[in-house]
Amino acid sequence: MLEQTSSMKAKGRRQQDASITEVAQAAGVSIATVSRVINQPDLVSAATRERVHAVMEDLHYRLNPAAAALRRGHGKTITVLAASLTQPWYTKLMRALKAEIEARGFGVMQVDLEHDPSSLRKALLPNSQQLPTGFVLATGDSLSDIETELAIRQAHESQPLVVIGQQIPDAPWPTVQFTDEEWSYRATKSLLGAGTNVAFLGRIAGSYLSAERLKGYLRAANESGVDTERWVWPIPSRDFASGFDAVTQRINDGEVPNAIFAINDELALGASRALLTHGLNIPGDVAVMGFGNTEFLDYVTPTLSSVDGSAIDAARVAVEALWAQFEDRPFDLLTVLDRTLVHRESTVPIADGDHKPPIHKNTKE
Amino acid sequence: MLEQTSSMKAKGRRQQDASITEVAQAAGVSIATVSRVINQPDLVSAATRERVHAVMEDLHYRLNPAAAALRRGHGKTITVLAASLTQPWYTKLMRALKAEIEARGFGVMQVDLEHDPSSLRKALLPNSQQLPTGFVLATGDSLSDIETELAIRQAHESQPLVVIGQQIPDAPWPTVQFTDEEWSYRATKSLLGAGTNVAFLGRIAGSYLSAERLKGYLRAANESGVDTERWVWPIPSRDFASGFDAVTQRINDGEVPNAIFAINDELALGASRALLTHGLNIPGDVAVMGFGNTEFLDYVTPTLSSVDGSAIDAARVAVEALWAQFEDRPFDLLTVLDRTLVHRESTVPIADGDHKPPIHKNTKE
DNA sequence: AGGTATTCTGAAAACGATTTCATTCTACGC
DNA sequence: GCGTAGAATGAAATCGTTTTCAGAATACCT
Repeated sequence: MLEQTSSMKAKGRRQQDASITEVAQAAGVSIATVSRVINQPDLVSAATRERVHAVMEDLHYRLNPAAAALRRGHGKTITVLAASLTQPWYTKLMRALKAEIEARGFGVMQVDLEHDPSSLRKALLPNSQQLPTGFVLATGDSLSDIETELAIRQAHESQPLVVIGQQIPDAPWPTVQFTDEEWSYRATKSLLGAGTNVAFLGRIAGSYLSAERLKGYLRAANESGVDTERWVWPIPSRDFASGFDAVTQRINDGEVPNAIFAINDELALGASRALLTHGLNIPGDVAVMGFGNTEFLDYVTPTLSSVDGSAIDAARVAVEALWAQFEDRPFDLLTVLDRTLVHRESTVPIADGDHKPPIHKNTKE
Repeated sequence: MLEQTSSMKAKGRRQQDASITEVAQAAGVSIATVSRVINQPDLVSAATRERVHAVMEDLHYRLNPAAAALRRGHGKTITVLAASLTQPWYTKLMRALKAEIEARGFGVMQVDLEHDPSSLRKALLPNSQQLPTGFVLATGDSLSDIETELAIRQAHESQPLVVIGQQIPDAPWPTVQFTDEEWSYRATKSLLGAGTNVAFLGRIAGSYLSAERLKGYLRAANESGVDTERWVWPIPSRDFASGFDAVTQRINDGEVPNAIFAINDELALGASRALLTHGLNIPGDVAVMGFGNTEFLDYVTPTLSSVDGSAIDAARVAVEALWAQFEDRPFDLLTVLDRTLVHRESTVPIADGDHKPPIHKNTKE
C-alpha cells in the first residue's frame, strides 16, 4: 500500500573536491611531497608537513581512493562474507570483524550471502565493483564442492583470505574453527540424561556446520544406543519456521522425543514453539538445546539452553591471520577455538554439564 | 579459550590479471575498442566484438574497477547505512535494497551503524576506502542535529542520496517514510480496550522513530485520559535487555500496566519476558504490542502482536528515487508508506483493530 | 674545511581504464 | 562515378594517486 505525497524536483550539480595537485600548488610543494605527507609523514619536515596539512584542511581535500588503489594495485577494503545476517551470531561476528579491521585502518565490505552458494562465488570475483584486498569467509555452508573450492583458490591467488569454518585439506590459507563436533557430543550427552530419545534437528544439505554437529550428536547417540534412524530429523532450511514445521509434523506423527538438539538457536526456538503449542512442557516433557547462544535466548519463555562460541575470539584470530599474510609473517593454518555450554530453563543440567568430562549415564527410556 | 593447533607457513605470490592493454594486443585492436566492447557494444562490429570477447575469456580478463572509477569520476557502489543489523527489520530492508540495487548493475556496500551517530558521519565521508556513488540512509535515529545534517548535505553535494525515515525540512533529497505516528495512534487505541493504563516503552534520546511513535501514542493516550506522565517509560537503549530491565523495575515498583506498547519488537519481547517472570499473564493481565513485525514474533510464547511495515516497498521506492537522481528525472520529495497492525496472542484485538478507522471507545479502568 | 651521511624535496613515469577527436572504410543516392 | 552520410576503429589525453630516482640542502665527523 502506497500513499504518495508529493512535490517534484529536478537536477543536481555534482561538485568536485580538491585534488592532490591543487593542494600541492596551493602549498607550494610538489605532489610527491603531499603524497608523502599522507602516507609517510616522517619523511617530510615538520614545517612543510604542517603547511600541507593546513592547505588540505582549507581545500577540503579528500584522498581519491580509486586513484590510490589503481596506483597501489589494491584497495584497502576487506570483504567479509557471512552466511546469513538473519542469524544473529553472524551479526555478532560481523561487528567483531569490523572492529578489528577498522582498527587496522582498513574498510570493511560486508556481504550477506543469504546461504546462496552462487552469491559466494560471485562475491569472490574481483569482477565486482569493489577493490577488495582480502577476504574473510564465514559461510557456514560447505566449501568442498569443486566449483566453490576453485573459486576460493582462485581468489587466494591474488589476495589473502581466511576461512572461519571448514578447513579444506591442503588449503594454503588459514582456517579458524570451533570445536563443533566435540561440543555437539557433550551437548547431546547432557541431553541424554532425560532419556534416550534425543532428536537432532539439522542436517541441511550442503551445510558444513550441520554435518559437524551431526557427527558429534551421532557419536554420543551411538554410545547410548539411541535409535538415530528415528531421531535424526533432517530439515530443508534453518530458520524459525523450519524448526517449527519439522517438530510440528513429527509430533503429529506421534513422535515425541525426550529432548531436541538443534543446530542453531532459530531452529531451537521454532521447535520450542511447536512443543508448547502441543501442550508439551519444556523441559519436563521435552528438553531443548540450541547452538550459537544468541541474545534472544534469555528473553523467550522458557529461556533456551545453547552451545556458545565466541565471535570476538574468532574475529580476532581471523583478522590476525589475514594480516600475517599481508605482512608475510608466518601464521597458523588451523586455529580451533573452544566452546561452552550454557544451560537455561529448557534443559536440566546433569553432572557432566559444562567443562567436565562427560559421565556415561545410560538411562533407559 | 583458545586451543592452538598448528603448522607454519609463509609468503604468497600475488598474481596479476590481464589488463585491457593485453586484451587489445591479443585481439589485434586498440584499447578503445575493447573498452567499447565492454561499455557500448553496439558501437563495435559483431565480428570484432566476438573476437574481443573470446580473448577476454582466454586471458581471464577482469575490469579493474579502480581504474574505471578513477576515469569515470565515480564508482558503481551504493552505500547503504542501516541503524543496526541486530534489529531484524533492518536486515530485511538491507536484503530488499541489495536486490533492487544489484538488479540495476550496481554493487552494495552495507554499513551497520550500530546506532552510533559518529559512525554515520564517518560513513558519509568520501574519505573512506570506498568509491561510493550514492547513499541510502536508514538510520532510525534523528538526523536533525546540526553536525549530522551538515554531513548529509555535504555528501549530497557530490552524490545522490535518499533517506528512509526522517524528512529534514527543505532537504533537496527524497525521503521515504512510514505512517508511524498514525499507526502508533491506532495501536495504542487498540490497546486501550484493556484499560487506560497503557505504557509506552521507548523515547530513546536522539531517536527519530521513537519520537514519532511517542507522538502517536500520546495522541491516543490523551484522548482517553491516560496518565502519560506515569506510563511513558523512557529507556536508554533498544535491545531485549533494555525492555526487560525497564519493565522489571517498574513492576518491582508496583507499577503494572494494562498494556505495553513498545517501539520495537526486541523491546516487546524483553518486556514480555519480564512480565512472565513476574507471573503475569499475557494478554490477560497485560497486553503487549511491538513494532516491526519481525519474524521471531510468531515463534515466541506468547506470540507477539506488532505493527508491520513493508521493507520491500520501502526499498523499491528508495532505490527508484535514487536512480531518478542519477538520471536527472524528477522524483517525489516525500513518499509515505502505509502500515498494518498484526494481532497475535499478546493482544486482544478490538473492533477498531486493523484497517478500519478507529472507533473511540473510552473504556474506564 | 672537506668529505660523507643524512634529510628533504621534485620531476616524471607508471597504474588501467574512458572518452574525445580524427580518420578510414563502406554504402548509398543521384 | 562522385559526393557524402554513417559505421567502425585508433591515437592520445586524461583521471588522481604512488613511487622511483636523482638532486639539493643540511648536518655530522675528523
